[in-house]
Amino acid sequence: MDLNPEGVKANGRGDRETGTLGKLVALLDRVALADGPMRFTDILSLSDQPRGTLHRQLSHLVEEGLLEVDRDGRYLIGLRLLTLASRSWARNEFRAVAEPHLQRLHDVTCETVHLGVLHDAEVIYLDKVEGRQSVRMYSQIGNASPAYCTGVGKAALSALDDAELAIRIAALEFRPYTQQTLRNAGELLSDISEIRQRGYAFDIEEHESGICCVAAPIRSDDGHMLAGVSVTGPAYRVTPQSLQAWAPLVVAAADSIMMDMRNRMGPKR
Amino acid sequence: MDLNPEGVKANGRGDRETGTLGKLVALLDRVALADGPMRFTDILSLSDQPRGTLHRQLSHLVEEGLLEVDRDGRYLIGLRLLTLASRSWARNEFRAVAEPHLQRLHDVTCETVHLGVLHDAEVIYLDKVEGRQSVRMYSQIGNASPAYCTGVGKAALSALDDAELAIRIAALEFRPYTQQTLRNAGELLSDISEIRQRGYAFDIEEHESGICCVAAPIRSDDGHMLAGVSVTGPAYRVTPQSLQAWAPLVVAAADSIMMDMRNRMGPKR
DNA sequence: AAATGTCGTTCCAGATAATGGAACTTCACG
DNA sequence: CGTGAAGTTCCATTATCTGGAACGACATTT
Repeated sequence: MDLNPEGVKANGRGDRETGTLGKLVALLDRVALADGPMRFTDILSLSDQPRGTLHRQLSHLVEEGLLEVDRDGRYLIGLRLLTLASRSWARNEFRAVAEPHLQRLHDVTCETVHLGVLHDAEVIYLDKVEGRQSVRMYSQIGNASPAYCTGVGKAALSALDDAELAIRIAALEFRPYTQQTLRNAGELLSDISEIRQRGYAFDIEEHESGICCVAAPIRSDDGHMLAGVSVTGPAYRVTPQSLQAWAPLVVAAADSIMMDMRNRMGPKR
Repeated sequence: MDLNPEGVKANGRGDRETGTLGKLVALLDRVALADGPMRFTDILSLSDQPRGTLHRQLSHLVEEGLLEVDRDGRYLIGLRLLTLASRSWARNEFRAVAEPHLQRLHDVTCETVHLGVLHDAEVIYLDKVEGRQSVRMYSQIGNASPAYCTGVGKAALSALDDAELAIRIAALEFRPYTQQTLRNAGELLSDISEIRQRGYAFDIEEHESGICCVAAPIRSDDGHMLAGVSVTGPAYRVTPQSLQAWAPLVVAAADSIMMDMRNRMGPKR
């Protein structure tokens, strides 16, 4: 516990699980990540805590509404989180500023438009505009994906300076989601160098087979927040040519969002 | 700390703020509830904790990504919550089962359809289907409103037995959102008795001026979860007659959702 | 029906982390 | 430069969390 070289783990976030809160949030994460309600024993086998401790921790989370217990005594994520999150989303200034631009981009391209922000080495999708598909409508919002295999993520990474970039890449663990997924830091760096030259990024089935996109970076004026916009579509409908054609539009949208943010926040600092 | 008659507070939830987690969640709530980023001093004046303590608590929340600090050092709700909540939402079985029914109800009525679940004395909106309005699209999802002044809430309350109903109503604090808002337990009980007879509830501008709806209750087969569906529209377009006409459709949708849930979960218990 | 095993819950002395008063930085302003 | 307000760090004290073990509730087997 003196000099811990553990650093940052592979997901790009430092899951120190330190402190009471850290442990509880990690637990919350674990239950959230499961794809269904979990029985006490399931959670017990995943976490390396004694039964008594785990039980009390779960009870506390349930008491606060962060977890819920179904009629079979299984644990699942509680709705209280949805309430908290909806407020975080509704009051997010950046999202609000970007919204009309995303809408416009969608009107022109008729494909799905995403807005995502970079968090360590992950992209969190903040907003999405898509057509009348009715199903899975909200699915993407709030979703966190590795930055290295998404258009928005790579675009955002490209806006970092080399030092910062190196730090974040060092924390990565490259997992091959598809045939096209970048496989190591070298491939990522070379792609990022291209992205910097062009000003926009492509994702050709790197994260999900059959899905490709073109994305542009958004820098906040103080350089502290990085984000990206993308236009995404199915490979059978979206050709490299159309992606290429959309690129300037995406870049323009990203720039407009930057300008609007600057004007909104400008007077300060 | 022996016999505490504090019971349940006016919001219908028991905000005991007990234990480390309880205090932190209360803090989180406080920041979430504010309508903008909060400075350290603002939070300090609201919470009755010493500066040192508060500062450490905030730091922990920031470390876990539950809060964020903007460039001016002000605190706001973090995006990590969005990530956690999105999973809870995407994997919510009830929501998934209800979705097609909501869609169908929208197709017929061409007005906004809501799905909400009852939590203590609040309704949390789980899903929403609406037309091409593009703006404020997701705003309602996750939102928590008092049960006594929303259609979905009153419908859900009406499905409780008298004993349970009395308990929840006792915890209420009636706040007049509009001219039409029910003003006390008596008015609510009499409305609920009507709702029980008809099988559906109305909300005629009781929560928000110019907004009215018709709603029907959904009971889970084990009677443990209560929810409701509603069709909502602006008063200038939606007449009492149209609400009346939609009522059987809303009730039918609610019943279908109940049936689907029963079939899905049936084999057990 | 008794025996066995699994699963979940409760308890309490000991380890650990939270507490809060005070001292210490910044920083803005006159 | 002095003054005050806002924010941060420190550390002995104290409240809280920890985890082994014992207990209760079922289900399954013999």
